[in-house]
Amino acid sequence: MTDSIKEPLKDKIIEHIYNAIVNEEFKGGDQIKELHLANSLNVSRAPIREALSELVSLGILEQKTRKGVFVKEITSKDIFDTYESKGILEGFLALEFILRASKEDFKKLYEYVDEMSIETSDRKKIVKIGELFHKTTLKYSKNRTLLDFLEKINKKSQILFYKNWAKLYSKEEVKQRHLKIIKALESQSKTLIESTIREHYFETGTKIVLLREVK
Amino acid sequence: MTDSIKEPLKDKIIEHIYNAIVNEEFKGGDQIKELHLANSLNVSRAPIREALSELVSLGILEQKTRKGVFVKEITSKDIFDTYESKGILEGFLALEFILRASKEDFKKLYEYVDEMSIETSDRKKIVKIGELFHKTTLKYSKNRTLLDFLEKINKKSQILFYKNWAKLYSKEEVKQRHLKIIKALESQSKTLIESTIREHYFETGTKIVLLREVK
DNA sequence: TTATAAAATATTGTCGACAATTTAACTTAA
DNA sequence: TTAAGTTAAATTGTCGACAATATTTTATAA
Repeated sequence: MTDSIKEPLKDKIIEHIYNAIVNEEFKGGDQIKELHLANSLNVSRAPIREALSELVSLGILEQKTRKGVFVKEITSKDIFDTYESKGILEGFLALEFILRASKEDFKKLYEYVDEMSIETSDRKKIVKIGELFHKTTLKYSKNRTLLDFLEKINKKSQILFYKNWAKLYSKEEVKQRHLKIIKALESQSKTLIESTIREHYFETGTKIVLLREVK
Repeated sequence: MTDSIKEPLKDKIIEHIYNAIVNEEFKGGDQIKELHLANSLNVSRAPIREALSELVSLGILEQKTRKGVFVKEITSKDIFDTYESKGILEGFLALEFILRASKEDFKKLYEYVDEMSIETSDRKKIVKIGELFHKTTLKYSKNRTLLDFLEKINKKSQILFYKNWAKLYSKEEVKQRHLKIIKALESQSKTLIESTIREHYFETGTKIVLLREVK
């Protein structure tokens, strides 16, 4: 692990565990043993424990008292629930957008949608633009409680479901899906906005689950 | 602190801090110093740190790197947001109820409402019954992500806003407010259910904030 | 051989100490 | 007296060791 000054060890350890999970060095059900990690990273158990408990609170790991910390098994239900939750939260939070959005905000949304579908965009870039799109729809939201929670969910799903994002939708589909959200926002109808955004994520959750079941 | 075997120290410490906050021995903005707590509870800093970081993740305390852990200042906005969030979550989660609820479930809801308004019930009991009421409306909800989050919010608001619950509503008002929710559930209309439950909490949040501003 | 009990090992929980950093107290200069 | 700089104290971050518990291995008996 590279060490720079100032940043607490805990945070670097968290990063390390993230990567280990993404790279499937740690798999669902695996126990993460403090001393092993400590030795392999050349640190003591103290910052390891801090990192672990933070990841437990994020819902990525699971603590069993006096047994240890384990990588959570991800069920299809978990995935579905996660996307459903994103839909509920973003659907509501985006309502602030219609109260405050400027012409420029909408213009930006259309720009993002265009970028999603241009030939040269690779998957990774499209994901990135998607994030910007959704962040824009939330830019006027002020409910810290819900925003923080949404952030946690996003972090978690980024880590756990990253692999699935690969070929869920074609470029054209991505474009259409997001255009639909813009149309809903333009309609100014609260119920339409909420249901559209919910549907947006519901569809993705369902798709990922299906993909998994097949495999 | 009373010590019994088996339970990790961390949990007892958390309990202790809860109480200290409720009893206003710790006030918003106060720094909680590890060594002080450790000494006064006759334990080492290790379990103290674990307890603190858990309360940080609950959102009750706030960590500033290398500065310390502080009791969060609660603003009116926080209170409002918390109740708004409860409304959003419960409003959605309760939708499962109408798909699966039996006659007995509804009967139970009516019973709770009755208990709320009988002469002998004191404030504390009414709060307790209120919890049972809401728990019942969620009994068929299965989205772990949202349920866990709601639980966190409830825990937090119990600790932080407990004092406010005293005289927000008269017994009759409490009854009417919950009857309204039952009626919404009976209507089977999803939009009505969600908006009613949202309104239910929105009203409470607004009231608490008003009460605060006056004082 | 298999099942059970005992011993040995591994792992988490807790502790006290030191290091790094921040905060408070003190000094000195204007 | 006040402001800035310096020193001392307090506080968090990290460490290695021991205690308590859980797991694995070994030994024993049927």
